Amino acid sequence: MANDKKMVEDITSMEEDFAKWYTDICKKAELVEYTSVKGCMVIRPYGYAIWENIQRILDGMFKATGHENVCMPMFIPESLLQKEKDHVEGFAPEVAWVTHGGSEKLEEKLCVRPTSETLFCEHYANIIHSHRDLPKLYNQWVSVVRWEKTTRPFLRSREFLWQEGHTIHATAEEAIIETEKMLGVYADFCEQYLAIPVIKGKKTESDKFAGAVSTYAIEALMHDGKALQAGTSHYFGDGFAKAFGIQYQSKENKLEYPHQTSWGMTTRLIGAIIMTHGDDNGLVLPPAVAPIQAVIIPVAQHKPGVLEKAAELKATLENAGIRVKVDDSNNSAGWKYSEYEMKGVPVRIEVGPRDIENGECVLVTRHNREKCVAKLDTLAETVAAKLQQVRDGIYNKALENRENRTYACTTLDEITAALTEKGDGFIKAMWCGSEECEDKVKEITGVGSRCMPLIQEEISDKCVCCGKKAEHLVYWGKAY
RNA sequence: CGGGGUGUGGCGAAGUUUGGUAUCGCGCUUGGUUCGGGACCAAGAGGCCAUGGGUUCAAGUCCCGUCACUCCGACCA
Repeated sequence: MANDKKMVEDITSMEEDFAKWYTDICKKAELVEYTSVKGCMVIRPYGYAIWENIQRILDGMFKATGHENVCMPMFIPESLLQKEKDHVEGFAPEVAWVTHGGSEKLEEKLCVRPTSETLFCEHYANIIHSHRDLPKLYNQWVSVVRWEKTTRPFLRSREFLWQEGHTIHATAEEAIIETEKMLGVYADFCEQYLAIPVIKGKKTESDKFAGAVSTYAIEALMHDGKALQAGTSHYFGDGFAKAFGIQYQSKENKLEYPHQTSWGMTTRLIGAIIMTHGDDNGLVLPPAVAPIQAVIIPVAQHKPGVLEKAAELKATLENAGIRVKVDDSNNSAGWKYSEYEMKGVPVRIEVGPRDIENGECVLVTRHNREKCVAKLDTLAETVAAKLQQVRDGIYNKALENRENRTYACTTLDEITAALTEKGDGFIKAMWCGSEECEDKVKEITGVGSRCMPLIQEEISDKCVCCGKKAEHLVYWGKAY
């Protein structure tokens, strides 16, 4: 059997139309369904289970770094949103407003949170008085609303699920350390659990979060060569504290402004998983977040002993902590193979009368379609090892794609040539630091600045655009 | 928000040019036979053709509006 044969005919191939391929997967793998409100989608059980796994792991990482969960309200009064000037300017164009309660017009209209900095600030102003009240390391898992003009499942919806961490510290140093620490947590999460390689970097001035002193991000490269911001971490300095009147008394008995951070990751990660690991047969899920890690397909299940053996194997694997499902539906074995490939289940176990007789089964890993025969009495160990191999395999494949699509350039012509000849990807190029050059690069080559990587290299001493002295290495790319 | 495309049972389409009883494939239901890469037979269920107006004896089809989805730009997690 040819390994590259496409078996699920109703998914558009990536090569043919990447955008269509993406939406096909979202629908066919039963991740989402549209609703009658533009940009608002139903996250179906299989998609939501992925999110629950992301939540569980990330939440554990937050707790391990000393954070507590809280829950702020969904509504922000207009006057509160307006307290920090840059912040309101950044978000005003995309907020949804509540103007009525029942049939009565509200005294002051309320915005549905696009992000909750203002609510946290109002709260901090109430509860922080002394240096002993600091730091506060808070996080919340909620949904937010941004009235986007064009929408796509997971990548850009009008309401989306996320976590937003909000911390407040006595000193700038502490807040900066927090900002960097959480960026590191995000990067580890993406690489270890989602098997998505990311670039850690700092955003340019023009690309900063509204109201931040500095914004950091992790950037991932999708299969089609477009960049996706997978998480952000912001350092606010004391700007919000000043705008909201948050002050504490220091040990020296002086009134001081505290320093803040915020950081977030969203259901967009599911989009990142799809576009990093998926292929023409459907989704490929990283084992850590796969709702089903191994699916058992009983072959000739009407024959005596087959279903019993499948149930027994399921119990064994579950005891070993593996998420497993037996599909004993009346569909043919071939149908089931395709179905779970489309749904991205990392490991498939085929077990039929012949195997049982031999004390074996057939194991197939989704990402490379490799088949092998495994002994039933050591199945749990074998599957656990396979799951690790899948994680490593898809990580390396994604890393290879990124490396093949990362082009170091020293002139604008080189950028254009690289993009035309080799296709979309990351451009590594030096930059003088002026917004003018940043805009010009985008205008002429079509790629925008993604981030200034924390690990800087000097591939030239001149700005790729104006030729003056270069200040930073920048990753550029087309973005989702 | 600018430019294009598409809306017909759950999904994918034909029918629209030239107005005249709503079609096909897949899926779904029931029963039976199958089962190692999307099985087969039989019998069924399901649609005021996105939506609001208009023209007409008659509108899925013609005219005007609206909405949604989608792609390409600008903006964004």
